[in-house]
Amino acid sequence: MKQSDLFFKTYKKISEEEEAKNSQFLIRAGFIEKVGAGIYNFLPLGLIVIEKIKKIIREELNRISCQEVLLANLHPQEFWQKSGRLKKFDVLFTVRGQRDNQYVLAPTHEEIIFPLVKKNINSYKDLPVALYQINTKYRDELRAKSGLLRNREFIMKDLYSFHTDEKDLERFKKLMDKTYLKIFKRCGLKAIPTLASGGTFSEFSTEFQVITEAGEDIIYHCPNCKYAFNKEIIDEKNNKCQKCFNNLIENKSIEVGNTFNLGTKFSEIFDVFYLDKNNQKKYIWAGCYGIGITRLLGAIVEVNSDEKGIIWPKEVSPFLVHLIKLNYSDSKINKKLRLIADRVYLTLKNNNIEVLFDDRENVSNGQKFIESDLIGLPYQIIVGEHSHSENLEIRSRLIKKIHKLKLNNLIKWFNSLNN
RNA sequence: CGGGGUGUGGCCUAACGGAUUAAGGCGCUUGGUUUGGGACCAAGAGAUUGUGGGUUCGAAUCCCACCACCCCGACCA
Repeated sequence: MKQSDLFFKTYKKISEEEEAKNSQFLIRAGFIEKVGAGIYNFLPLGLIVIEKIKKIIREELNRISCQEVLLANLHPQEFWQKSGRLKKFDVLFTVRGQRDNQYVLAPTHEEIIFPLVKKNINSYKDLPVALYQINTKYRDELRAKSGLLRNREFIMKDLYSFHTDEKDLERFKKLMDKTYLKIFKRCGLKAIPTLASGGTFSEFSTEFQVITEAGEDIIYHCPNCKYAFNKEIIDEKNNKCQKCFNNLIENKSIEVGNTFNLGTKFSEIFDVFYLDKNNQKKYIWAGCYGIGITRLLGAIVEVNSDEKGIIWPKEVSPFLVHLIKLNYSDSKINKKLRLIADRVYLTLKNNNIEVLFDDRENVSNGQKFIESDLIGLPYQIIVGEHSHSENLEIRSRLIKKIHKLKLNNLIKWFNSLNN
């Protein structure tokens, strides 16, 4: 992608009201734009990151035989009346249609997927099954805050699994927990599985918490045996690990995902059952598993940045390389450098290395450097007076190093990074 | 939802009852000089000061209502 074609603008200054680091950097670097409290537009750069996160999630979920669907977001109100959550769920957005029909804007999808599963599953032979979607959620938070961490409209991956019995559900939940750790790791995050309250559905759930000062949650975790739990589930102050009796560490953290055992609660409400081998009617056991994708994006930026800007983890970076051609008044030098930069650009592109090419003329070199650091791609290749095709300068804030390379060796060098 | 605060060109700010035609910086347009860390000079374009009402000879400025946004708390399947 040539930067001269990219729809984006960086900002030196944005409102002091925008306090959260994640939205500050993402707005300043031209990834997102704020529409209202807890409502954001995703610009080309931001959307690329979102799509990369989705890709990772899809790869890992499809690998364990989960199937993707896309569920309705406009829910006829009777579905919510039936589940009893119309009154209980206090962040519901509701809309009225032209003929006075009432809808709920989806804050979650149990009310939709359980009726769907009822129609399609009749026998123990149909189970287990795991369906997921990546979709927008609406929650009328009284206080949206912290940039992308707590929004009124946000993108979420929600997965629902259906089983013949609790044992199979537990088996699957463990598999999901493992898969979640893989997903977060690929996103550049260290997530801690944390025992938490199960809300109204079950006694406990597993939350995946990323430690950062920007977080709203408080967790206690053991540095020795990795046992961790959310502050919400402890009654009395207890500083010792219940497993190995080490001192627990207290940290603020962001919940980027969770896994729940729903039991048969919704199956009973929506009468979702199957026939077992003995022709007996049994309620289906279900689990639900969420990852807040836009929140995850916020968490990635909170954790991966320095004073200059974002430092993207490789797999979710909008591009791997920022190719920067510097400008000079001497048109001869300028022309020569442009030729070199074009060659580097094509070489990278032809070898499937994702590159953003800052080809802009009439932009000062200082501005190019500062904007590049703000955007924060893992590698910068600088084509300037001191660097030419036999002496390319490669920088990385990710590994804090400067390399000098010949164009001929460039692809080999990048390929060696993956090993 | 309780408490506190803020709304001024696209963005960030100043002016806080009368100094002029609402000022400056960023960004934008045109021309010129620059270019290894958000360059400089010159000339431009761009605002019914969140909305509605009120007080006053006079309101961006004071008062009321509404709306929006921010912070603290509560809430958070």
